[in-house]
Amino acid sequence: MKPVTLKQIAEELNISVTTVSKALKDYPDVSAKTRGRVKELASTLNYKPNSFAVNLRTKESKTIGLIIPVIVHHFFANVIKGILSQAEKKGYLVIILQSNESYELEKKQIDLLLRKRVDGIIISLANDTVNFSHLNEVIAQDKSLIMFDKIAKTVNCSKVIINDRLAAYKATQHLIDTGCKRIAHFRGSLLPQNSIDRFLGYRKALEDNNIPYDPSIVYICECADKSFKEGEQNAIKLLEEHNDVDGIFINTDLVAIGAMSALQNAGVRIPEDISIVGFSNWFMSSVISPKLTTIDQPGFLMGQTAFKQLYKEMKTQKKNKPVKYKQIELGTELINRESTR
Amino acid sequence: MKPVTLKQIAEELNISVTTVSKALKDYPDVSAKTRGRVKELASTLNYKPNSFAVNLRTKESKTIGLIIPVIVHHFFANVIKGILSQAEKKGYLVIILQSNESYELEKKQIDLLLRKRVDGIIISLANDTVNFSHLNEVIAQDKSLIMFDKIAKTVNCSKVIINDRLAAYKATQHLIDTGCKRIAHFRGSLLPQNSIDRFLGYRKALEDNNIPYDPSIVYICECADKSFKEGEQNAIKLLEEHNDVDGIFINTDLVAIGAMSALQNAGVRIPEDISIVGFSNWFMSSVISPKLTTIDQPGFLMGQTAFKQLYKEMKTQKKNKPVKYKQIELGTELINRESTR
DNA sequence: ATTCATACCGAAAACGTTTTCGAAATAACC
DNA sequence: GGTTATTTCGAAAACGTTTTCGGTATGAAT
Repeated sequence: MKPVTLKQIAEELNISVTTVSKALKDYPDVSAKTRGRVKELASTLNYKPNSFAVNLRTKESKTIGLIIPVIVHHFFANVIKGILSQAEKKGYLVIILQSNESYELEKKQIDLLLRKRVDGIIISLANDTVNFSHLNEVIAQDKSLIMFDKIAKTVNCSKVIINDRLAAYKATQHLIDTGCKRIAHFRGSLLPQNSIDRFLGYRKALEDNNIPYDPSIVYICECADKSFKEGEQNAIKLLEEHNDVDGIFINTDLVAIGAMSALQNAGVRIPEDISIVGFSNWFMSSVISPKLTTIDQPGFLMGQTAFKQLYKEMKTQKKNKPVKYKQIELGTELINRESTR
Repeated sequence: MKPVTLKQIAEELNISVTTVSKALKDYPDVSAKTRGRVKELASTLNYKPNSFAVNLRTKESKTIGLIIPVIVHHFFANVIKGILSQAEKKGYLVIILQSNESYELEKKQIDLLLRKRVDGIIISLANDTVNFSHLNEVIAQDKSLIMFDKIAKTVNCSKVIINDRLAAYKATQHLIDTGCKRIAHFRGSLLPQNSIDRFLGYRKALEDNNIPYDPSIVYICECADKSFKEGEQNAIKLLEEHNDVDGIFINTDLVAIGAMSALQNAGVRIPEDISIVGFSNWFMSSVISPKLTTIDQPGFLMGQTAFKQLYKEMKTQKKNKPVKYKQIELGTELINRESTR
């Protein structure tokens, strides 16, 4: 009933706990014979080292924490998959928490992970996170920290992102190249860096093509749980306020799909009357009609990359060597489908 | 730099470690005065109990494991969300692993969690899991175990599921009620219980309506990563082999969407020529055209329920009381949309 | 026979808590 | 003042491992 311990194996074999421990870990100073006996008995008794004790002794748990704004989300789910795939290879377990886009929750969860003494943390920030002291505390405690996608520029740690500005530029340029003259933008919340960068890319593309920037055709959506609805509502509003718009670059696919739905219901033809470009390349975007032109955001790769970087930093941290923080930028690609001309 | 310990607080205050520990946990045998002093110093020093030591002492980690076949999946992502929401309320952390529908991986991951000495495990089985000894080991080690969705009937533990048989019956009956005379079925793999049950519900509905069951119009798909493709391929095959079919009940939405896409490309009108009912109610199903009629599978609720049951069992287990296993059945609902007449 | 090297083993401390149990100090009572 | 309750505290053991350091024992070399 009770789990087997080193002590029990030692007593059974009439040797010391020390020797048993060493035998199991292939120390050179234990004879082949006793090593064999120990390993055999350990396996027949189905011995599993008590990780609580190991953690206490070694001061590490081979566990990391992951905080994500939302789980039910194509991109983030892919990130998780990427992280898990790499973590598994390196023998790490992952504790996942969902911040629900709430700064307060995020703060609590960081504290939870710190109390749990995870070896490192990977995080994508909540939309309304403005204060970063909780993140700095992670760093102050000498824990490795990686931020991805929704990052804070001022926090001193490694980041893995895409070039949101460039991607948005490409998206907008594509609208222009395919004949759009008056292009609206449905942007994300005001705080997140990537939402800002995408907006900036949009504006830069207009500028470079001598198209006047008009703030009245930039709409904001929070992109929380009700993204689809926000897309619908913004589209309806846009139709009422600016019937001359012939292209929209939209911050995320889900909002774009909502917008498309509302536009189609209103008799607007896509892409003939209005072209649409989304962002993220959710699977869904390839099966709706018309298929959505969008920017592919490499979630799986981003997850893998984030863990790899974390792993590297945890290792150098352990050797008390100085770690240098990197900002890793992953490439994006415009997926040209049917919602643009 | 080094984390603060009870010992440090004790020395600073010239009292014993025992008293510090007790003060922080509001033991009655420490005076209000010292309790105050301890708590104050602890908070200014930002003391966080070393969970490794606590775990070792108390033999529990307030952490559970969750094994899921696939993460990038609307239903499972919702389950995760449900589990996390409940776990948070009870102060539990969740380690998530993805079995990738592989029995071998699932076995390894169970072992990992057991070594990690999580307090309990929630699992949805991989498609090709036939041997259940790894699950029985969990039970043998007196750890609480809950299975959901893809369960094994013979394993002696609590389960939370939907009535797949009834849901499939309702779906098929709906096709019959709306005028379908010859109804095909795209089923899941042969092993998983829910795939079997859905098939059984389909057959029973035919039987009750005096429609002959024809195994040649039952197609199998593995429903792993390439579900969409499987749907397309099966649909094309069906068109070639049986052009008299006027309705299909499909094991999961993603396959259904693939099938719809292929059918539409082949000039088949939905629902005029062929009606389709899916299963799960992915969000996607409500935004494609025509909108998919499907069975709503309550993922979030299922996750919540699974954790609640696990929590109950962990508590009674801890008191060395006998736990009685329950099979909890959650209701489902037919969502009538546009892919049926 | 003495020295030295090598191979093998174990005692003990440490990691940071929790909890039992007894001791000391104070208060309360006759 | 002596006895008994009550309050407050601390010593010590325990949880199961890892690792350092020294100690035998054996064999080889002189």
